[in-house]
Amino acid sequence: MAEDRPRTRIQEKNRAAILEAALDVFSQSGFRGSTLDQIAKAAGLSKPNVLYYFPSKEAIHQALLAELMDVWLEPLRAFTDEGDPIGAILDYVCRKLHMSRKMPRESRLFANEVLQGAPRYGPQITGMLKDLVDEKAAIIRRWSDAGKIAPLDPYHLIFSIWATTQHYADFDVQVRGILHPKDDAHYDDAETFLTAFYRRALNPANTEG
Amino acid sequence: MAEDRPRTRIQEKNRAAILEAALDVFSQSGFRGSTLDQIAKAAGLSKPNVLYYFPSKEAIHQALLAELMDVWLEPLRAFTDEGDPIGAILDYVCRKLHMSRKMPRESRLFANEVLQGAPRYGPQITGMLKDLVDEKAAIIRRWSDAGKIAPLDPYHLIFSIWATTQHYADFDVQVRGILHPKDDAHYDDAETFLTAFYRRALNPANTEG
DNA sequence: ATTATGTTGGACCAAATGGTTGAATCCCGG
DNA sequence: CCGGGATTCAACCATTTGGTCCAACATAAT
Repeated sequence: MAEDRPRTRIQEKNRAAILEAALDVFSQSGFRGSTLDQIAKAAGLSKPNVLYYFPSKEAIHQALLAELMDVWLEPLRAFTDEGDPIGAILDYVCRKLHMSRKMPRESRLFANEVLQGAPRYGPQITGMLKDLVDEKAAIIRRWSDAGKIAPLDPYHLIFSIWATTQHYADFDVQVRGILHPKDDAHYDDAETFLTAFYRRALNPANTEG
Repeated sequence: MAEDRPRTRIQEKNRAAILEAALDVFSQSGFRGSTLDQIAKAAGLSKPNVLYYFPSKEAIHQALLAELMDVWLEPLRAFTDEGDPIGAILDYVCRKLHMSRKMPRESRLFANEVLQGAPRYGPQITGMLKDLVDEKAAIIRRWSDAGKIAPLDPYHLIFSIWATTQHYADFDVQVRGILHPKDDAHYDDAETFLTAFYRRALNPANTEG
């Protein structure tokens, strides 16, 4: 059940190298589209050596997902009802966008997994994620009930934040194909857009026209 | 180069059955995760028979993508500068959402393709898609320049529409895991949310607070 | 009926792939 | 420097998979 932590320096280094390589490969080709040879090569190890550190391809994927789950959900966990409601939501938007910018592979890893029906981590994701989302949605609902933000469905608001921010990582080639940005420049524009966009939509003084 | 249209009734029927089956399989498992056996079985044919109608797995995928491209881009093509600007944008949002609802497999097919770097259709998508988006973005820019809608980057606005609407198809399991909707019920809520959301964000009389 | 053409799938093949074996090599504590 | 555990990988294995062959079968025109 519980993962034994690596003992030696070598184990630590190689486990890390394998997970790093696997993140590259899995995020680019999905689980079934990735091969142990690709991962081994990317990690600079032989295939049997990779399987010396992990019992199977499946296990590598599992370990990756488990290891990244916490960091992936951190922005949502950090979302609290302290301070300015709109500021808190904008902050969450910016954090999520920042994660897409700095961790696009992780975004695509999860996107691949969910796209294909979350066959490997579905229950866990759905279970703990649902609880977390329920909790944060309740906060948002209180804000809109109190008139501090516009009256919008909190669940769909959260979905919209996930969608708009992760889009820049998951559909990277499409975004780049259309904008032809220099490196990451378009992320700054995205932040400007999303900030203005959510500010307008959430401002309780605004109307639907 | 040009695809010969099927000649006989049998060809038409079997080609259609294969493409339908392939849509099921590819959209669920991605290109590399799908096998000819799965497609053949889903189509009710033998594997050699499938390859009698299409020269390769690659060709099936190609044909699917090509066949669906038009219908997939139809809502964006239908987006014109006639009538009420905000109405036109909301209309586009609703059409896209409707497509996610009624054609989730198609959405996931394209999502899979783009997620993995659009290795098979990248150039075409990017080329014609970019032109189309440039054209529609220009329309939106004119509107915001004229003060008819809020001043927001038109490209990122379009991305946000793609992201928020396709999210319901592409991340279906996650959405369902969190909302536990009866069938498609949550799509109605999504439409309510997105309509109000975009109305508020686009209303030029509104401020960012 | 006969012939030519279109359709079908069982058997097969070569390559790719997840995983195993075992012997060689490295590394560290004593 | 020695011994035993940790590490490494060439060779190998079984299965899967994209694709081919070919003989049988259906169909339609003459």
